[in-house]
Amino acid sequence: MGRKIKTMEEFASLSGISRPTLSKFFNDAQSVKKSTRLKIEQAIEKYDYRPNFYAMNQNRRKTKNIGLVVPNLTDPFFAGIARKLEELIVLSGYNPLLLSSHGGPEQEIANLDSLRSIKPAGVLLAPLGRASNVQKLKDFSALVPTVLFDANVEGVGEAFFGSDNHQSIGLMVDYLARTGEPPKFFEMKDPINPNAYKRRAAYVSAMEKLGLEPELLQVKGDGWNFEEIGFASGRQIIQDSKYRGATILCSNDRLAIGLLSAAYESGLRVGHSAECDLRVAGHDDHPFSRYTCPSLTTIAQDYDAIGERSVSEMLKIIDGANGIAERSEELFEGRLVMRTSA
Amino acid sequence: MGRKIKTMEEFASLSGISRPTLSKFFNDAQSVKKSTRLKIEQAIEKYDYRPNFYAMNQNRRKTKNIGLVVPNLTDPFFAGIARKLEELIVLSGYNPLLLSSHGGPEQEIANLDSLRSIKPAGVLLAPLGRASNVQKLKDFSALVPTVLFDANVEGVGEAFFGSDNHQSIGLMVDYLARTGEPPKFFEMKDPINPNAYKRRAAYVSAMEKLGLEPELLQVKGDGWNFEEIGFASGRQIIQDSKYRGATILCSNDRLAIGLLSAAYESGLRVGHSAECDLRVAGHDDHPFSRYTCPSLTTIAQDYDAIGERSVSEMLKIIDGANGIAERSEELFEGRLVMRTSA
DNA sequence: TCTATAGATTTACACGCGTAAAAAAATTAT
DNA sequence: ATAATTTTTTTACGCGTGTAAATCTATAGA
Repeated sequence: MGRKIKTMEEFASLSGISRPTLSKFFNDAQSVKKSTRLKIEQAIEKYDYRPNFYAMNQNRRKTKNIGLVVPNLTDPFFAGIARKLEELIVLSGYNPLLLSSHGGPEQEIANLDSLRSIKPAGVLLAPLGRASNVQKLKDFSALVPTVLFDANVEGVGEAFFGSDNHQSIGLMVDYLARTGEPPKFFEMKDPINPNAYKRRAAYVSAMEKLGLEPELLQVKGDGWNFEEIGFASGRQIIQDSKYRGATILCSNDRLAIGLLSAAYESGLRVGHSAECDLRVAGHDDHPFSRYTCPSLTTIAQDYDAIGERSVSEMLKIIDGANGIAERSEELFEGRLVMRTSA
Repeated sequence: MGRKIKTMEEFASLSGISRPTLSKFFNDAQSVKKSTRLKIEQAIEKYDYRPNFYAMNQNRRKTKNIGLVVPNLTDPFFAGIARKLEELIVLSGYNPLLLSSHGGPEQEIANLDSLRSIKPAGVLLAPLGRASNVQKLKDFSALVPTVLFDANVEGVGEAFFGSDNHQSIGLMVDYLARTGEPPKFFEMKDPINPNAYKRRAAYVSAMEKLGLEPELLQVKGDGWNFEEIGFASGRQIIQDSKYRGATILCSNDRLAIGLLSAAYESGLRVGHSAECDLRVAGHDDHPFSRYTCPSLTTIAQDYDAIGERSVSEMLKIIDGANGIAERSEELFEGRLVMRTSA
């Protein structure tokens, strides 16, 4: 149809709709009468016009952008959650902006910084945890509506949604204790993730509740290369014959994947059947835990629920009368996934 | 200090630098004299000013944004490549915008569409391949400088950089044939990825070159859930006793991961030592291939090189006099990673 | 039919920065 | 020191849209 339309003015005269009405429409299609909405949509189709992104956002009170920051996209767990959240954001008529902190607190701050210049309507943040620069997170969340997910940081953001580690670890400990040797807890000595501390505490309390002696296998290791840590430390632990016949509950699946690899290498048989030398369980239902050898018994986090709740809370805050409601928190239950490793 | 600076005008009067000079600086810090650059940087530090992103990009000839589209962020291989590319883009003073197509051609087009409205200086695209809407890719690349990586689509983009499947598969076939039973090739019947076709052809030609009979194990399966496909099909294949003692080269590591899982389940011993029932090799050096049971012998793609070349070519095109140079292509050699599975 | 009202139009200005051109100042070369 | 060159300043306009206020128009309820 002739040449390309560049401005809304032009589009207005061609479509027979006034520019302010068009502006309203592009801001929120539902805010105009149905008949005009249809007329506009037809015209858009016909002339293939779309407003200039930059001019559009320059003077908007709130943009339609929502930031999405995860600690590490290389971790399939976060890649999965991010995908889910992106989908929900798009469905709500917003524009997701995905950023990964690559495991580093500087990158996390840099991400928030670059988001700030984009003036997002809100930000969904899964913080690094221990490594995070808490003060800067607070400063940020004071400026833009922020909802935390996966990992909590006290005093940051208007809401937090995550997994109920107490429930899920309790469930797993219970299952393991009922079906064989009670579990020892395999974890990093100084975890970066706040969930790890909760899981440790949950393990101890679950064991005590059952009248059993908790035993922590705390291994050294820095960074995000959990599989390697699980592998290297697991190798050492496994050599100790006192762990023959033991049950090992890992703080997360990635550690378990490393541990399973070490066990395989040592020729140990892992599984829940009688002739096995070891039982291993994990937590998170990592996409690959189905294909480990043997397949990994674990806890599936309900991240559909976490995602949906996070996004809906975000929208509520954005639309909201900015009534300084108190910080809301909700934890979702995990589900036991019984496979063959325990 | 005082209150927050909002406009460049204000920042100009406070810093004692004229606004056009500031504008130049923010566009390219190297374009102003060193002494003024330092003065500006100090003032930025002091007043914590940063230009309005939207106003800034509205009238710029070229923005500083570079789009980065990968087929599937859930695949750790692409997550890794994306991370590398992001890093290189930032280092070059540009702003990466990461989008995943989630395995779907509609999403791929939607991604390019939303990138178009951001008027990026260029786009680095790893296309879905067979599933891609080629015409729309062409239309897009006619409007925006586009560099393809990982997978090639003829006639799209100004350059392509990827792996030399011919070399890498040849290398692997050679290795496997020298060290035991020559390999059969395990792959999907109708792969989505163009590399898969090249690998198939490379396998056949490598076998023939050695005077050996190629044998293709083509299994059904759609989508991106390669592990599941490898697992389910692998299970069937393995039951057939004629594959006892065989060597199986998988078209990619994710298929191999599934196959290894199936082999484990069936009690088959996989590995290169004499007492094993099966040898399995992969391709890509997936982050987890180190922790499979047994660890996976595979080919490591040189994606540092692919990434660097892609970004540097992109920059050349962006800066370039737009001289309609011919489409450049370069393939990088893979490296044999010997582990225990073959 | 009249009126109340939601929705559309007209008019006009604002936003914050890019950029061009000419003049002035600072630096470098001769 | 002077001339040539580079860099900065001054001045001024444009970009495409948001938004406000007043006015007009369509729709619905009585």
